[in-house]
Amino acid sequence: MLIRFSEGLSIALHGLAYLATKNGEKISGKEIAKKIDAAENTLQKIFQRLVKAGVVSSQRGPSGGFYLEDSDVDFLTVYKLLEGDDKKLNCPLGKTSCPFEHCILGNDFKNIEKKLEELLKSKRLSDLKGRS
Amino acid sequence: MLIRFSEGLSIALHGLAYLATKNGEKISGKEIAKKIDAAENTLQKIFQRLVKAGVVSSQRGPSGGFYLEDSDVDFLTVYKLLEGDDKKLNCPLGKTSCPFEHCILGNDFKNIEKKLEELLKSKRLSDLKGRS
DNA sequence: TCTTTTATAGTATTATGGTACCATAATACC
DNA sequence: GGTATTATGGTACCATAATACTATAAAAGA
Ligand code: FES
Ligand code: FES
Repeated sequence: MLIRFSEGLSIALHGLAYLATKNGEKISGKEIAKKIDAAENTLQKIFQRLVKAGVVSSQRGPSGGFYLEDSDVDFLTVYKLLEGDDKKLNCPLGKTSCPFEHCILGNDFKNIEKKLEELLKSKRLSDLKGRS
Repeated sequence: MLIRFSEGLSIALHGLAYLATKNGEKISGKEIAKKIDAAENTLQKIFQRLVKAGVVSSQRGPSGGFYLEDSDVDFLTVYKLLEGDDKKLNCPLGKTSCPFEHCILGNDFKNIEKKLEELLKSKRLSDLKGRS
């Protein structure tokens, strides 16, 4: 694996995917965390952000939990939410300024980047309904 | 940019690329750092690792510095050196275990990953000689 | 009303990568 | 030999992400 996502994004996508298999049922953070083998505390924090962003819904109290209403968000949205956007950068190396006239990774890389973006945009939670 | 490399890898590739344009000339860490706009201390540490790994050569004292001898390493090698290998993982999400039977990112992702690997393997320092 | 279960919120701790600091060793030049 | 310049190495500091802890608010049910 060359491309590695952050722990937070991993938790978000795995957790959301699990919810997607549950068809709107309310699931506690505790159960989600156990199911996807994540740190419970961290998962709660991540899901709070998802709730605020409207990606997932929540209800407190007994038999409460997190659930997907009509939300059918794509993976790219989740990615940007947790990893930030950084539209400014046009190379995985370096920050805003590059010492070279032409990027040493070249256009081949830009194409891969674009492919990945399209892939993440095409994947949606609704694709995962019949999963196990 | 969805794919972002670590600061260390960025420094390594940018620095090596700069050296590659210098055709074997010895360049001090100080100059390299200034040229690629990196923290000097960090660059020294990174280049120490590269020297130990045989990717770059070095000489101490006045008019010493780092230089490329016959080394014509590919980018994938540098990547693995600094970021580690992690052959075990087969998904950018999660660690060794995934709660799902089939990866939620699917084969499309694996293909992108493979493309990136091939790209990094194909890029070599010698490609950069006539650069600016 | 009381108790339990859940999310929410704020803060504290830990781990890690990046950076800085300092002493030492090698080499060149005078 | 002395001095300046460079890499080397160890360690210490800092910022950030990940994780833990503690308290609170909401909802359900008895
Ligand atoms: S922008 Fe510097 S290498 Fe791509
Ligand atoms: S292995 Fe878990 S989502 Fe790919």
